Amino acid sequence: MKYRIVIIEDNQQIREAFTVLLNLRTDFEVVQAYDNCENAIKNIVQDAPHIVLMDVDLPNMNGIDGTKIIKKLLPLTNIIIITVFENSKTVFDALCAGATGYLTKNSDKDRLIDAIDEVIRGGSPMSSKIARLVVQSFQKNTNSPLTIRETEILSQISEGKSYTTIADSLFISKETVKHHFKNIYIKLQVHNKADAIKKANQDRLI
Amino acid sequence: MKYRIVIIEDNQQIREAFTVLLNLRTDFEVVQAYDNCENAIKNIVQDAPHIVLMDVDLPNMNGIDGTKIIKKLLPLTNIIIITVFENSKTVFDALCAGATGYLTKNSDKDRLIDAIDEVIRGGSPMSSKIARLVVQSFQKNTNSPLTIRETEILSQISEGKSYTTIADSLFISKETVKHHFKNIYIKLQVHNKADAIKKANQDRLI
DNA sequence: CCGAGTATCCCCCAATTTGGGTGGTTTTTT
DNA sequence: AAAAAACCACCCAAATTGGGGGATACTCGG
Repeated sequence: MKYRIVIIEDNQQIREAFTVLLNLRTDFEVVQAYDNCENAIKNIVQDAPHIVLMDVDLPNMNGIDGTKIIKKLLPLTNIIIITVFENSKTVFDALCAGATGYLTKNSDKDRLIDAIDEVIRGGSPMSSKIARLVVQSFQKNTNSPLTIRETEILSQISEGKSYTTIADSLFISKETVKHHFKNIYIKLQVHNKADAIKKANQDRLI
Repeated sequence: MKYRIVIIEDNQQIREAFTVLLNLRTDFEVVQAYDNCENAIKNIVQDAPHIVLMDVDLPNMNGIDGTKIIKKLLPLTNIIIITVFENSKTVFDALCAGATGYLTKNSDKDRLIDAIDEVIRGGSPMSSKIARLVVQSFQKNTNSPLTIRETEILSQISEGKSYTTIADSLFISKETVKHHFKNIYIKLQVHNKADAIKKANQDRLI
């Protein structure tokens, strides 16, 4: 059985190098290589790839938007982003768009092959820095100015709950919740829910 | 220069096997190996490790809570979780607690060495399945019942904003925002903000 | 043992928000 | 041309929010 691979990359040399490299593997088959998303999207359902290698910086439609559309057309296809961009916005946009892996272009040829094998094994290949970025996005500030209770309450307000609902869930009075909010607002130097949640997210308090 | 490593693992055989294995590397030094978190925490500041290998299933305090405390004491120390648990709750709890990497115990010996090297290079080593779990946590439902506008508005309410604030940010009337909410509530079959946000998170709509 | 910090609860009040109903128009997409 | 999406308006009652007071009790470290 051959894994069907589609490449979307506007640099002709890279495109051809990838094609040659991947076709060396008897279990890989590069079914198409496109230099833009628009053409790829027209034919991708016909191509029926298991895996797509996607550049981000493409003429007209970029690889992030392309990823969204392809995932909509072929939800089971795994898309690996291959790009020079290492900034967190691009990374998280790509993952939110549905990318399974994210490699930076400086990686050597073996890394590309490894990444595809990794995807086939059910993994999500990422460059070192990308993996760290992703993991760090889960981590909270170790030096929060808020108490445990205040953090708990702030966390619940961020779920859209009202004072009353929070009070019920914590088995305390609504007045107590209000009181905690007064303190939260003072500590975070804000005057309403929205700003408190914004600041809490910025400072990774919740 | 030697990287100082602390091991926290209650199984004596594994603990000793790790110690021997890591000490084979001239640039690694296992400074201590503990069988529980409590003792580790007492001495960890003295040990001043660059890297901690942490089990999850420990007597008394578990490895997740141990990770939180150690990260509080030594924010720069990188903690690699090594466990049999692959369920998503444990994984995300560990990452939120401040773990830098997450390996499953079936991995072979080379994988452990690789993981430490990966951490030193600034990466976040993860087993295949774990990486996929983590990446999937960013991905949205490709088949949302909501329109773009409705999704945008729901997303803003989840940031704690009021109808008025949302209206201003989108340059539309407050009445229009209300109208969209009516449709959102019908589509999601809920009757208030909190339930809408809950359902949106469950179904990965935002 | 004292004081700071935390957590709990209560009252007052005014402005805002919310969710439900009704009814539309205009623009975009198919 | 029909359907879907986005837009706007008015009514209303209940709930929520944020600000101000003030009170009691527990815990932890110096």
